[in-house]
Amino acid sequence: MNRVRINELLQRPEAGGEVTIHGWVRTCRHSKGFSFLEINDGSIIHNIQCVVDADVPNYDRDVKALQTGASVRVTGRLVDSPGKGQRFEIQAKDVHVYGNAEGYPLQKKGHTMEFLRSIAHLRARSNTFGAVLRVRNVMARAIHDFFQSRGFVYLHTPIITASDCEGAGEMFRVTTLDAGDPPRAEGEIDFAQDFFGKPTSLTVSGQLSAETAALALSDVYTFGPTFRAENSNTTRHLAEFWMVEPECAFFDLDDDVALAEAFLKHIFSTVLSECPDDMDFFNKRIDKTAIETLRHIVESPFERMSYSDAIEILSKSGKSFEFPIEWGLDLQSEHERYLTEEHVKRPLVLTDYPRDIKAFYMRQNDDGKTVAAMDVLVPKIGEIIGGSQREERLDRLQERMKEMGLPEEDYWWYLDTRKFGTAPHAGFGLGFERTIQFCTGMANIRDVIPFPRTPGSAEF
RNA sequence: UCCCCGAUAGCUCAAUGGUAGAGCGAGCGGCUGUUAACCGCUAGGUUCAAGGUUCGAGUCCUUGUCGGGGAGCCA
Repeated sequence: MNRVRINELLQRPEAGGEVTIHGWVRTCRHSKGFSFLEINDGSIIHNIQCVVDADVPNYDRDVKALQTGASVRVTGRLVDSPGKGQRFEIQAKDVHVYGNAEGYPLQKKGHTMEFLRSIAHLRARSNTFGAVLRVRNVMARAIHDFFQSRGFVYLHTPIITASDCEGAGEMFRVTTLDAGDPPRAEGEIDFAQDFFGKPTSLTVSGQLSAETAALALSDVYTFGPTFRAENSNTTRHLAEFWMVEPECAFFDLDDDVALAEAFLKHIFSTVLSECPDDMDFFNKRIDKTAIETLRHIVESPFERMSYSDAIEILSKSGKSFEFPIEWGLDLQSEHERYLTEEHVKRPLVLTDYPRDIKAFYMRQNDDGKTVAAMDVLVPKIGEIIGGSQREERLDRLQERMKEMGLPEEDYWWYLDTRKFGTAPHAGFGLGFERTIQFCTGMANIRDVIPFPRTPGSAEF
């Protein structure tokens, strides 16, 4: 089809020439003798205004009947607009209606995010969600660009896992057994008869697989869907979300922190430079500090602090917190928020947490109390990155697993990587949707993914 | 899972325990440059569900469902 995108039209240096656009009517205003149609094709947040005079052949039958949401093809001359509010407009000479939209639920007036969520199949046609999807796309590309330009290998880790050992998080069971009448052996469900011959679940992390690849290819990253069956009902949790997990061999915690900082800054500066119109929209309508915040972060170094120092700052803060502050206890949301929003007012990297509140695979520090862990905290969202240097010493890893009651036989392949040419290595995980939230200022994580999956909700 | 708040027209909301309304949207008409256009008219309701109190319930009570905010859970 003869088709030009609206973003290309709007970026032309000057008017002139005949053009054909395709898109959806965002709003139309009819006067006696002519109509204004504003058409959007999703290529850019802005609409193009089309002026349709009544001498267009199907004017009375089609054009006057157009409703918001209708799909059209418009051909006409691209001219300078005499009106205010737009540079160019199309003086239409042919309008074809693909489909009208009687009863279309979206209006040109603003809608609540809750309502848009209830029509998630149509909300990409709203300004806000269109902008979210375009920014999401640019961020995904920025992530690949960042790693690819540094020689990282994009690794596809399995979605289905038989490792019951990926973590303490609740997992979604994957099975082909008859849920109503599963085969049993001695009273227990007989997973030997299941598709994989053993219990399987959706992955909660690709990290353990990524470690095996990093210990071969040196630098790898994963970027894929991740699943958590936690009954979490918050603005920051999804049951199905996307996670980025780089893993690097011959890397220590300092390298890991530096990588995380460079990585976030690359994503943010890419969004600023490649999504100016969408970011303007977010800045005007969603979060008046969105652009300023991103600029500030790109330009200033991240604050870095040990867990122990954070505890000291919190206990001397004079703030009254609901949860106690004591060395050895995990930080609560209120503590993280105070540190990043009030104390340093920018992203904060916390390192060297007590080993008893962290995972078995994190490298034990020489003090015998802490591990080489790091969390990147950002204002409003909280934890956006969690990572660590991994324990590469076989004996220390086995010792820690024993203390935590993890059976070695379940991890035989993971332990093999420490037996055969082990190497210091580190990595982290980035919550993709939380990062989109941070860039756009969108308050609810359900509004930065096309079709959110949350407890009790898997619509669309 | 816990605490708090909410559910009324397609959407956003109003209505002292006493006749359910407005704006937008929709339909019809008007208007020769509009910009969330403007002007006039019309249609549009099981007030989330079930039960209860009351002469009378959108309003008060109970339970449930759904949604929102906060917290927890969460590699």
